[in-house]
Amino acid sequence: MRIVTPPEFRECGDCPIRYRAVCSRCETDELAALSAIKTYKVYQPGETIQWAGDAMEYVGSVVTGAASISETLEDGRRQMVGLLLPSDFVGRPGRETSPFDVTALAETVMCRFRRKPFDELVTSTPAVAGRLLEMTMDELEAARHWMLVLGRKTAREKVASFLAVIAGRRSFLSKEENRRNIAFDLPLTRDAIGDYLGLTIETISRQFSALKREGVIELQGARHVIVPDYNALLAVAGDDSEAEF
Amino acid sequence: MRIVTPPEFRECGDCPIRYRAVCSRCETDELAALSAIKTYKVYQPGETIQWAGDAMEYVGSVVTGAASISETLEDGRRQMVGLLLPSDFVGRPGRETSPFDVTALAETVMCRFRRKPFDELVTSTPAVAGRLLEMTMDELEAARHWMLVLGRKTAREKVASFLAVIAGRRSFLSKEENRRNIAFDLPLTRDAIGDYLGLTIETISRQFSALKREGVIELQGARHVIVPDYNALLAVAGDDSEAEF
DNA sequence: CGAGCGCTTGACATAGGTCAACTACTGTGG
DNA sequence: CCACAGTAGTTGACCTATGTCAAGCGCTCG
Repeated sequence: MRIVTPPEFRECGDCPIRYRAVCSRCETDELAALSAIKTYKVYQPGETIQWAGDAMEYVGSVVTGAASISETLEDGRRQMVGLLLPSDFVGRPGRETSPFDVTALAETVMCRFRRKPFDELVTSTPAVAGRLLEMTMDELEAARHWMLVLGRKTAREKVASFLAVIAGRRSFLSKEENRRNIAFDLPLTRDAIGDYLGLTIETISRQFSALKREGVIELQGARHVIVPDYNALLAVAGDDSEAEF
Repeated sequence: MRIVTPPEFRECGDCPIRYRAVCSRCETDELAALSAIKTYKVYQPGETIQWAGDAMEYVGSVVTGAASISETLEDGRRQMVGLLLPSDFVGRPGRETSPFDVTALAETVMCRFRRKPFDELVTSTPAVAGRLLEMTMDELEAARHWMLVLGRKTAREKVASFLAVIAGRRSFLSKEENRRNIAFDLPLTRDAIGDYLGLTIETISRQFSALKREGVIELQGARHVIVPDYNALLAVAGDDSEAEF
């Protein structure tokens, strides 16, 4: 049994995602309006944040942790259609229900807004609406990029692409020296990675082993990864090296 | 050599997409502002509307025809990441370049706005910004749905899903009687369908033949399709029948 | 009539899925 | 402190869906 982490940031001023989330363009008074309808909630790994089809009481931002957006076929085949990391927004204003399941992958803190008052804020506050449009367009672009991965890449390229995404969210990669020896813990099980990439856990496992054997990655246990050379990883992923930034 | 169709709709009042496009919420004066920066252009099948990486001079709406948004790997593997049909919006306000190629699939009429003045209109006109946010969210949802198709469906299910999307854009399917004998011409070659579904033309062809053999579809030539029973098609696609509407 | 393109069909190859056994942790109770 | 049960991951042997390669069909255009 894990201990629930109490959120240490009641105040937006201390918030780790203050300058990347929906609220990033808000001034003091707009922030106050948002604060008035916000609450924090902690989710445990595996816990459902939102069921597809259920009424959506809240929208909000991932503050820490990781969550998945996914869709499942009747026979159980599942595809992750979005990976939510800190500052990402969950939920669609102006909609009663979500078409996708949202699930915590790791222990995750959400900054939640009650949906109805938030809807009104979106229409009345250009700072929120504008940022939301920008974030939605970013996500659409990321989703489309991911469609290339799902539709056309080999298992090997898929796994390398996945590792590149995770490594990329940790490091400022614009500087060449930051592209060496990137180390991180995977926030996903092999199962979740399989759902993300449209592959089975066995294939994931084999590709990890192959990449390790070839020195593209180093593994310490199943979850801790070191990428000695980010550019080499991108090459394996089949990406046009600089396309992402 | 085909004859260039002259656009018969200089006036927004006659426009076939007046109530679905970015301008759908605009009043007379806002419409006038849009009209001031709009021009029409006709693209021939195969013609490029926007190259990935090139400066984006225009954004705009598909009025008639069909176009693809796609991304290509260095070795030529291509994935269509968006299918643009009448009323769909092309381009991202606030961005200098597009990360994707946009190509006409059939003869296509675009209603184009010069990008910079359009950018300003987006920030100053809530009717445009709001509609754009809604359309972007719809596209994000569609892109995510498509990720399930690409990542987890079989070739058979993919082809059926594709046909369901095309058939669905023609017919108002909320009425049961409209779900019988839907007939249409495919606006895509087998090659383009392959790029859309992440499959080869041979696999597409085999699946078309199989669906025909089983009576799920009828074919007259390679392009004209009749769907005798839309619900049966959805069943083959593996879709939770009513999920889409 | 012939060339060319879009499409179909067949024979065969292979990437990745399936099934099954095994390893390595992690936490629990005696 | 050990035994063990349960969960996550790895590896191997084999199978199958889809890709590859090749031949041929049937339009349309010249």
